[in-house]
Amino acid sequence: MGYSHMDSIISGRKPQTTPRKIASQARARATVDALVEATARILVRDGFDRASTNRIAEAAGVSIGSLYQYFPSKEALVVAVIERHNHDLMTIVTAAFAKANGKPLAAAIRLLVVAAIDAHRVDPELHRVLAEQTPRSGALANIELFQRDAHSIFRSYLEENRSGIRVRDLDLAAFICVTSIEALTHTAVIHRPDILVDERVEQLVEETSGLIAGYLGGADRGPSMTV
Amino acid sequence: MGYSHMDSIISGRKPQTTPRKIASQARARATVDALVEATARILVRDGFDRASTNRIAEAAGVSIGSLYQYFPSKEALVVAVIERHNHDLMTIVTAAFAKANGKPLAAAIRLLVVAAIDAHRVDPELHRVLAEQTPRSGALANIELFQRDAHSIFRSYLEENRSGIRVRDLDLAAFICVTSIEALTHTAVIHRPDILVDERVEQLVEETSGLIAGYLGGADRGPSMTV
Amino acid sequence: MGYSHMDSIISGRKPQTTPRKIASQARARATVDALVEATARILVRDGFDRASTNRIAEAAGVSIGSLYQYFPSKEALVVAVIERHNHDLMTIVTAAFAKANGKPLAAAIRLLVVAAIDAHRVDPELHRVLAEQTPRSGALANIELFQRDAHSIFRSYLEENRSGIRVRDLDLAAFICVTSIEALTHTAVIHRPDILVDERVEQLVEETSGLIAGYLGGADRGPSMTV
Amino acid sequence: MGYSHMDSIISGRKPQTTPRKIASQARARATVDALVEATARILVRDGFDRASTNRIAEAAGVSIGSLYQYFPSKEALVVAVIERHNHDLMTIVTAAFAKANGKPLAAAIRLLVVAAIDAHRVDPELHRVLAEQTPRSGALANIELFQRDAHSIFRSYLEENRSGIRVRDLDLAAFICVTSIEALTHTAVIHRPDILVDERVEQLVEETSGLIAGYLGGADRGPSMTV
DNA sequence: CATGAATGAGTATTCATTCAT
DNA sequence: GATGAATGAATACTCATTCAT
Repeated sequence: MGYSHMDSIISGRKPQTTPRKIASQARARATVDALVEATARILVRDGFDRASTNRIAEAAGVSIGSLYQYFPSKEALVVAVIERHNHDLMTIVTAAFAKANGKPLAAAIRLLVVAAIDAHRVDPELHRVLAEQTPRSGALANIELFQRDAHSIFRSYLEENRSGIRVRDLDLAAFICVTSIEALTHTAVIHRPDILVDERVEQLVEETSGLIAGYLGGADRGPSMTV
Repeated sequence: MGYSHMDSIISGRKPQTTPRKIASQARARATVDALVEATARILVRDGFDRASTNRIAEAAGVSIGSLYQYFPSKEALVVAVIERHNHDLMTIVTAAFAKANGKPLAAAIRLLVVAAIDAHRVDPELHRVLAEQTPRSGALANIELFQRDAHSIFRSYLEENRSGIRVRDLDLAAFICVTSIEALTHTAVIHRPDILVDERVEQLVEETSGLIAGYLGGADRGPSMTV
Repeated sequence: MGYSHMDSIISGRKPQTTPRKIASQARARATVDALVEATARILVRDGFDRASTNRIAEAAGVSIGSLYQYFPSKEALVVAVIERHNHDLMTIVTAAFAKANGKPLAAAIRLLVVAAIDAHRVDPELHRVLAEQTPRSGALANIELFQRDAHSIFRSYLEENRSGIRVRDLDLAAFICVTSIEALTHTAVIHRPDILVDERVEQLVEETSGLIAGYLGGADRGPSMTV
Repeated sequence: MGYSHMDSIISGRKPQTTPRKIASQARARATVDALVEATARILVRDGFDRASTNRIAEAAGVSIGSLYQYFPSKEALVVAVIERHNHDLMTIVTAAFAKANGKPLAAAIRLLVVAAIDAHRVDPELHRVLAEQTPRSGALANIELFQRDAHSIFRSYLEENRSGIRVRDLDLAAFICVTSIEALTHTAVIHRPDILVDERVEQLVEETSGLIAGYLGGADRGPSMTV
């Protein structure tokens, strides 16, 4: 845990116990952290296109040579940022699921919606850049990884709470719910700051929760989709 | 008609993305069309980052000089593609709204959801590139314009059909509906081709329509969001 | 006279007397004038580097094709501007020489110095661009032509007024006088606007005239300077 | 000494013409020197307009990337050449002033005139390109800096030798003298090679010195400019 | 291990000039 | 003659990446 997403990056180094190695490991980790942090900061400040590796190295107080010692490419740097950001989001979301478990459907959904909004508020500027300016291809598709993770967690939740749920195709249901919640909270945070003003946030939460809860447990939508 | 998407191009709106010359002669108009089409093709084939103006000119069978005779920047070219694409989508969506008018809520929603899927299927590869790889900033933010347009049309629809609708804040309702429908159809088309296989498409339409119809006209969600 | 420098440009057309030809000749002349004037204007407004032939044609209200009908190259346009400007300067300078003839040396010199300042004030912005931004090479060296012309006129003057003059090598003397007067008035107009304020102009004229008159007719420059 | 002309380069003075990096390592310094030297050489060989950054880099035996590592623009390169050239000229001129101090006026002036000619002969081809082909604007105006420097040094000289001088307005006098000497030597070197042939050089020195000495100390030009 | 000097393919864009209509 | 669409060589400049020290 902690920086588990980093393991794969520094991988190649075998765990040694000699003090000196530990010391240098700590130093390496600090360098890596500084680079990831600098990348995030530059990404927000300058945008993806103007975020050059040289600029990132400079902002991290590290030489360009060292940057390439730890990250094989610019893409790897951005992937690390994405992974860290996803990790942060997942922390919030999984906590919400834990808290939701056992609660009645409506209350549970509500918790998840609030968590979704909270998650999007963690570092909205970074989130926006990652979502809007970072070309998604190859390894960079990872932003979608969050969605996949969220999807499978949500599906598990549905399975465990099958009783209160009317929908049969749990996979499709998870898709519908996760996609909607994500889109609504994302769009609100990124494009509709007016909706997030104190009083209105509550309204957004109510409506979104209503949308999902109505869909999942909708009292009388009849046998099969009697819309 | 015909090149009506060009209207917005010809009308001088934004400083750096406004075409330089109005293509009055037939030859010039052909050149402009070839450039926009080539841009779309290259965007799909090579991705946004590798779509250089030289490559686009070459693909259009036009000299780089001619490209800059009509488009002051690479961005202007992409804006033209976006506008053309948005125009194509809006054609489908507005037609659906026209057809939906007067119909009962459930049927109307269904029409709109089907239209949303159809719209996303117009040129999915281009849509994906525009959505995922094209940095949204400055004039390029126009991709969101489609959402705004869709939002206001939907809001009008809600006003005219207030009777069957339970929700009070029409603006928020429009936001919820448009955002959800867009996200669900978009994500399905872009990331879940498995969902779009013949039999399952029908299911997606049902579920999505149910989500929205349940939200808007939901029989008994109680006085105020008694979820 | 008038636009005699233009003859060489329109050359190739034989003088015809048929009204229609006269009419079209007049039109051609108007076009040529418009182009030369537009070039001067653009040169001042945008500087030499940003003065493109297309911009010049546009400013002249003439198509780029027509521009090349009358001027074989961008350089030819600038040469025409230089020639016109030189012509304007020479008009002032020759008038001054005419007026100076017969006057005593001191008074004559004074007239010439005043004329030099007046000449530099004809179109100082254009003069500056021509002097500072226009690369002098090939046909563009013509700016120096003015100096040559001035030199030979001045030499003639010295010959006709040999009596009051102490200097023997008239050629060298002409060089010294013309170069000094030109440099002093030019530099003052271009770089020292503070010197040209009303009261100080008079002082500049006095000092410059004194410099030249002292040199040419200097009573007793003593042994060491006895050239 | 050695690279003292670099001082002004290293000190960050103007926004766009200031070098990017301080060349600390020996290799880097060699690169910077090679670039400045190559720029001068290319300027002379090809002229300002045809001196492209790629050509300069090639001539310096350095990659275009390295060029931009040290100089943020083509202009910066030319500014460096100008500064180096000015430095070279000032070395000669200040030495002459040092030698002139204490000497009687006529002899002192003579030394300065000779120094002016020498200075113009340092690298006449470069001097010509800098003076004639290099557009003077923005940071490139620095060529005039030399004149300013020369002006203030000369003014100081006049102050210290007030006794032998008839002129009252020292500022104006310095302007007259510096401008004349500069113009005469410059024009002779650049446009009148015939004047600089052995025997005639002496004559040019005499006449120029006479012009200036007569002006400054002219025996009897009466109380105030009785010309 | 760290440094930072060096690289060079690649990019967007301009502009003098030509020539079919 | 006039037009203006088309050309394409040329330019300044960036940036991910390598490698000698």
